[in-house]
Amino acid sequence: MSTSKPTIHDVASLAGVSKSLVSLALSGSKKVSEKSRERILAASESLGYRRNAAARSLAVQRSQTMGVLILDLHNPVFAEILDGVQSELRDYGYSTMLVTGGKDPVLEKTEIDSLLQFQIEGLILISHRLSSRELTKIANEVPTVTVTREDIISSALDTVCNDDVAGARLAVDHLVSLGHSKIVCLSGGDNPVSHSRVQGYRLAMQQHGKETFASVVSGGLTDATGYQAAIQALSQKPTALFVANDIAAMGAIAAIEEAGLSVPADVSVVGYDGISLGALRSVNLTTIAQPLDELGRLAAKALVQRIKSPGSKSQHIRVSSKLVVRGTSAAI
Amino acid sequence: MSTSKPTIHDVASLAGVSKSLVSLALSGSKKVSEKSRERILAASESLGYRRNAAARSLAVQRSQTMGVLILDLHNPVFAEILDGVQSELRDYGYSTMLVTGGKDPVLEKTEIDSLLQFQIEGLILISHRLSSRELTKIANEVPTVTVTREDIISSALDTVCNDDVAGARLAVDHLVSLGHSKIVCLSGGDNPVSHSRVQGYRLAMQQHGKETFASVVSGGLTDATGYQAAIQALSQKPTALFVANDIAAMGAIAAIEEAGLSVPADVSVVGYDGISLGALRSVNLTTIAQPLDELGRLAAKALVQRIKSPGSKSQHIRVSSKLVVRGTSAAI
DNA sequence: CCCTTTCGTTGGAACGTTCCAAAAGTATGC
DNA sequence: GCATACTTTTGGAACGTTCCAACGAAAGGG
Repeated sequence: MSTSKPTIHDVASLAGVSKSLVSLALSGSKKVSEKSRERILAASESLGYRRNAAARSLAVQRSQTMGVLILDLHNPVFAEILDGVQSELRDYGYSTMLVTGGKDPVLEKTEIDSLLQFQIEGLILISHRLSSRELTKIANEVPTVTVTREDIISSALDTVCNDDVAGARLAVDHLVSLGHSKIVCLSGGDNPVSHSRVQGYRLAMQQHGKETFASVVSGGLTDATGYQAAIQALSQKPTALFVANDIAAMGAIAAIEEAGLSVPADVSVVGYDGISLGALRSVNLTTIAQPLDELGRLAAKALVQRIKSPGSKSQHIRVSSKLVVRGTSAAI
Repeated sequence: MSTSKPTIHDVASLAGVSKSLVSLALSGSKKVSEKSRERILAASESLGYRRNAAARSLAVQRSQTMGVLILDLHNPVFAEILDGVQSELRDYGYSTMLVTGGKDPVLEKTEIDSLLQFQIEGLILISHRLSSRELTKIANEVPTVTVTREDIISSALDTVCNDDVAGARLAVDHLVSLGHSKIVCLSGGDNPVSHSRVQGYRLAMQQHGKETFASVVSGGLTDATGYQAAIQALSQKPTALFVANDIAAMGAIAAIEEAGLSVPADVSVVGYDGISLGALRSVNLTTIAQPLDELGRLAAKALVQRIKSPGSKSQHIRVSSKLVVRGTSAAI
């Protein structure tokens, strides 16, 4: 760090060639003679030369970088989706710039703004808190894919989601097949994802001819809200709970155990999301697992494709989730 | 997106001024007349103009961006540290570029390389798998701070860590004060962090005159390794376990319960890290909590300071962790 | 031996910004 | 009314790269 960073000129003069030839050699062009290539590579190596991505992106008018906004790093669901996004984008030769909004819509906007200043070529929102207006505005400026939310649909926007209605149905099917009837649903509060899951629950209960037992207690997507909702639900003496997400399900389990009941002997619990946490031995949660990694990969793929052919109409991909039976559900 | 992005020239000609004045106005200089400023802002707004960060960073020779490498997004410890890093850096006016190595040293290197191409001004490694050689090389190229690891010390490098020896001592003190003597330690395997924690355990046992009871079972930092180690440890009939991290502690608890014992009635368990997961009602883990957010903030601060005065000698900050008593530890 | 082709190489322009020196405009003092 | 000072504005250079048109050299064909 004593002197300033070496540039392509430094490499050129050390190798005794022009900067243009260095540029050619470094990008692997075959028009460069073997002799020159070797000298250039050696010079570049010995100087510790690194391409300046800013200058490059200015010259080629492409940043080779995608922006990713993640709603909240603490919720493992999002982190697991991110993994899929990143590894797929890497394969396509894109770098990733990640920001968090920390659940704050205002911060979210300024962070996206900063991404746009970096001339990102595309944007992936792993959930978000933006209004429909803001989202459309952003999507008109840069190719955008939202993961996890399919409520805001715009022609400028691709979406990747799991089928929440079908997923909820799987949960109910499973519990019914174990002999349960008094299955109470703990909703995830007032948000589009939770609504679909509740709807799936109702539909399934109906199909099994158990609509008289159907009962929804309103909760939330956190440990604490799951706990509270479970306490309320227990007064109805259910034999099983279907909870809107895994984290809330963990809260619910705590409430059940504190009430002196045991899971799954007295009450079965099925969650939703399939976070890797649920696979831990001490949690061991039966759940409807979204293919989180795949969700991320699909989002990345959709984005890349959309960039390649900007005219194509927007995709709305829906993948199916599957039941993973673990230790919190059992026959009645 | 129909036409290409507006540049500063477009704004200038719409406002009827020179590009230089636009640049001045946009950076909030007070040498711009009120009239011009208004016209420029209006023009910029109506065109949806955004500064090109690449061009800017080329011109000012500063990227205003820091790079962050995170070992593994799935481990909540790192995500929580990251949060501190990001919010602190934001306050200093830096953007953050985040990459993951996915625990793979080779990938880690290429990802850091890509960060360096973006002319990041500093680098924060939230744990890593680099060799001492590689790390020093990188640190010589760009100001670097490592969080969580203090084993590799170089004059080019700042480090931010918690005091693992003292933390482990807190755990033992707590268990002893509850009347425990047969306290077995489940190590976190062969890594510097785990070594310090085991060492702290031994020291504390000695100080309490319980060295005859001291026993270390080698485990790891994952759920599965914690589970395995606990099974082994149980053959020694301990009344308490001190486990090298929270995740492994959760595995250990599962093993204890499967053995027909109950936590904390039969065996107390204390973990290490203080991940927010441990606060969930169904986990409710007694642990030695590192100030994760603060760790991140301190790393960011150290990095900024180091950039401001590049000559100053390297800092090695160590913060203390504290005991958080929850439901997995009880009197004998 | 000259004309064409091919290969390897080169200088200069361009990308969008900031910064500087200097120009233009406006106010102040005598 | 003119020199002086101060405020506002401007064109051009610079940042490090890529791309293009054009160049010289070597090779091949007649």
